[in-house]
Amino acid sequence: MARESTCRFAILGMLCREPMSGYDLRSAIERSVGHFWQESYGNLYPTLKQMAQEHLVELEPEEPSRGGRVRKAYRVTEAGRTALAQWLRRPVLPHVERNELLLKLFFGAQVGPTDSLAQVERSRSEAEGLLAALRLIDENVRHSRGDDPERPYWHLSIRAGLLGLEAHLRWCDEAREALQRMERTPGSTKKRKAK
Amino acid sequence: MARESTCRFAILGMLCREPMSGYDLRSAIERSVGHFWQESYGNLYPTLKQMAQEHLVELEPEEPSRGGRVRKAYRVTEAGRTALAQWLRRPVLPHVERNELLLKLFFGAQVGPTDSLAQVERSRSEAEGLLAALRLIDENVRHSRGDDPERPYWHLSIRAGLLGLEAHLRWCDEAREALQRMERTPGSTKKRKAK
DNA sequence: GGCCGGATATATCAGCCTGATATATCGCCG
DNA sequence: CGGCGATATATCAGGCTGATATATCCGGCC
Repeated sequence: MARESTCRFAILGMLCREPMSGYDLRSAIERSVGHFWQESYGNLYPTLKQMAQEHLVELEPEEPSRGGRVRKAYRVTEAGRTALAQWLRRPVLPHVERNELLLKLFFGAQVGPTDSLAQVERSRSEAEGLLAALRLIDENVRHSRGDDPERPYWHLSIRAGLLGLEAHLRWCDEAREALQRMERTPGSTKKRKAK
Repeated sequence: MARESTCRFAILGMLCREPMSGYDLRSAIERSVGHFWQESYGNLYPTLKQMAQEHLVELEPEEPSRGGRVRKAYRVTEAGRTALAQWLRRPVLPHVERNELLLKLFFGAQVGPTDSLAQVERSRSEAEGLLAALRLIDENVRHSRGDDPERPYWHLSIRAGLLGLEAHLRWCDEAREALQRMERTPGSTKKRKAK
């Protein structure tokens, strides 16, 4: 009925690089694409089970060296590789991203600009933190991984993050100014006291 | 267990402006905040029912003028207004937005830059369409609604969209160039033929 | 030796949300 | 009067999150 699980393809893409367990998948995803994609265990484990039934992935033969410790490492099958390749070619279908900050601002019109201003400030400092973190990762990638064929792709995704965050910071500054102007000229916003 | 329904607050915010039915809510949301927030009927109707049970909203007394046509118009209660005001003050909790385009690009490293290039081109022209549409809305808002107290908030949300889309376009251009460079120097990407 | 805490590891579930589907009525135009 | 598009509500499969439960391994510390 609804849209196709994207989690399946995140799994396939990661397993193509190296066979892994569900636990490892989560951290590998976090480490490599964590700034624009994350997966929860509650999504990964059931999806892996399903995909194994559909023969898109399969369990690696268990090495008994690890004692009684349970550990299931998965590996892509040829069918899995094909499914991934097809998905990669399929166009990304457009989707309106929900923006909770903007929604709160919009309804803030009914309350007054002061609370909105606080939201914008919070968002701004959060974005600054993310920006600093991304710049650090960028430096890291630039210096290590001299010959990794994935390197230009890392750089592309980091650039997307940087440009997006910089745009957001610029918007925050605009919004701050506009809201401060509105605070000085009370206008027709009705004030509602906090609980 | 999981996070709080944001739909509830979208409903409350909209009903504070004017009492409405579920159907009207959907179009009012689409018209006013549609470029950063949307709600589906499958979400609205059950949520409205719940909220009525919790006395956050209530049915307006039915006017019998409309014949047998079923129509339920909801109105906010005082409790609803309080709940909205509290939500507006609560900080937006940070969330990593999934970006399917970047995911496809990242895994594109295993396939070659040609398909990635196509994805970037598609995304670019989609963004250009959205940008043109937003600019039109911006013009509209600028000229009509001369004294609407909501006007500066409209402008704020439109500016967020514009800056974001412009940043995305700039990224698309960077990405295009990088991928074209990679196409010319085959490097170590393995090619996989389509099905 | 024994104990604790943090990392490793898998599983399950409530609840939010989307997109699809079903159903029925109303007003208008030809 | 028949068809079509807008109005209107409802339901459901299935994706996904965040919380919770459970158990093991390993290293450090007393």
